[in-house]
Amino acid sequence: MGVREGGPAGSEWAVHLMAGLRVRTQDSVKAGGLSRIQEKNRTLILEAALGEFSRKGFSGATVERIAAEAGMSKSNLLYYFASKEAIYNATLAYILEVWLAPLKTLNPAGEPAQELAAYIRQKIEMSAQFPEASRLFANEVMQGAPQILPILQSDLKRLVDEKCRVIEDWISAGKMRRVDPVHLIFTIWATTQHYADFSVQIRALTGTDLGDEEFLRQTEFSVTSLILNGIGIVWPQESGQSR
Amino acid sequence: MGVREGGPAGSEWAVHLMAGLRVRTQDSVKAGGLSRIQEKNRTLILEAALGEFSRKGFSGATVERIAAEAGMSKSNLLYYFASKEAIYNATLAYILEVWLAPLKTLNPAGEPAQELAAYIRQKIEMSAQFPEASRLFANEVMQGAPQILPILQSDLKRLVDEKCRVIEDWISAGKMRRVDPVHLIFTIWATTQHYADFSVQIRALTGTDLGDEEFLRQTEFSVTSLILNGIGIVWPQESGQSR
DNA sequence: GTGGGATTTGACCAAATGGTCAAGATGCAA
DNA sequence: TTGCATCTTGACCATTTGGTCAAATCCCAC
Repeated sequence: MGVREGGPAGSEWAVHLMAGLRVRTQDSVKAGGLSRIQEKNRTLILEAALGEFSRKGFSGATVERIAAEAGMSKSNLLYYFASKEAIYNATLAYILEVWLAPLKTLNPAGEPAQELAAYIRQKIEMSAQFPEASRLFANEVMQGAPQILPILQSDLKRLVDEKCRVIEDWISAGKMRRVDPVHLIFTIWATTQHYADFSVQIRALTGTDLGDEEFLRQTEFSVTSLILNGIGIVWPQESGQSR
Repeated sequence: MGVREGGPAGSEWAVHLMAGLRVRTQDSVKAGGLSRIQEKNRTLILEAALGEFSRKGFSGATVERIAAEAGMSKSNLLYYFASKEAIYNATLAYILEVWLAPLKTLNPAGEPAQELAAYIRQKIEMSAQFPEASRLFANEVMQGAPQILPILQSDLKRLVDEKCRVIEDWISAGKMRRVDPVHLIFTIWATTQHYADFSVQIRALTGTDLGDEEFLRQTEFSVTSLILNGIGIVWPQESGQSR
């Protein structure tokens, strides 16, 4: 259950995409891949599962509903995945890499203003485009991360440690105010994901959410300027001169 | 289901504390309250339910476990609350007021630096002391707020609108940078609640969480300084002179 | 102490649901 | 076309779980 060791971050998560997959037929093993039908159904299932799990949580989701949304019988779904938990794990793996990817693009050689602004923008755009992924992830972690705790402790920790060092270097170089890097990262995660996870509340209070282009831009600007100003970077970039 | 109208904010939520309560005996009705035993058991149940619902979510929670944790039989629990949903609603009501209370203390007559710092501190302290309440609330909203949507749309919206006006007045008075008040509030909610809701992830990445006094202070400082600097308030308060 | 309402519980029920299985349908290579 | 592996499904099963009910016990005002 869960990958504890890993080579270059990311690559081992792909392994999860196969984990829990029941079908490994002669042909597919021979070819080292999945048949056309397998590929299609696997995607249909994961897509449906993402919706169901993110809407209802693991316990609230039913295999029956996932199967229905994927357009097949429950039995057939269970032909592809050994159990509900297997579907769940595969769904997590399905979204985890793309969900955590943006952080990897933080470029040590770049300027903190550009880099962090880009990171925040990416995160908000992800919240807008994949709110289900955000909610699934939030759900999993809130329940105590029963499935992905090992990944958080190994791969994610490694990644965060690395990026914290990048931020510290920026601080040492006098390019931004002295802040605790890990709290900065948490703040970025919290604010950006909040708009996806709590979209119902956002809608109740503002009348719209990130699905609206106008509100998306507005949120992007507000969050970015608040955080960048918070770490002592002039924002919006009025002139090229910062510090 | 759910109170749509309300007098002075807060008072009407108390009504929920009775909602779903099955027992309304002759004596208690006469006295307008609950008997000693009722009072005790009701509290035991709600306390147990808070733990169970926050840990497992609504669907994952079982009445049996709540009853066990409350030290009584399932039948007896169902003597006090008509259904699982009734327990859930009562639990939400049980925490909702205290959870949302801090925002009410934002004093229009005060200085934004003091007022917002105090608000952020309160919210973080709440996350530290009542992480279960935070998670229960987060869970409910993430599932689409099936139970409390009306409250969000009426009472909470009224409160947020009012406080947004306060912040706008501060901006007009030149006491803080021009920011969208509602996004500022969302940012404060997101960051502070994140430490409770994602504590498992926090622990995986930092080794501690808000349960640790040292980390609590550190978080308080980081979040407060980031946000206050973000809205153009000098922080930490080096001299009495701001602006 | 006693009578009647309040409290408590075990036995029980029905629905929901994850999962199995054998049989049939389909796709495809020779 | 044919044979075999893949794919698909309905019938079925066991367990979990929310909720009911009648009976037993407790509590307390009189």
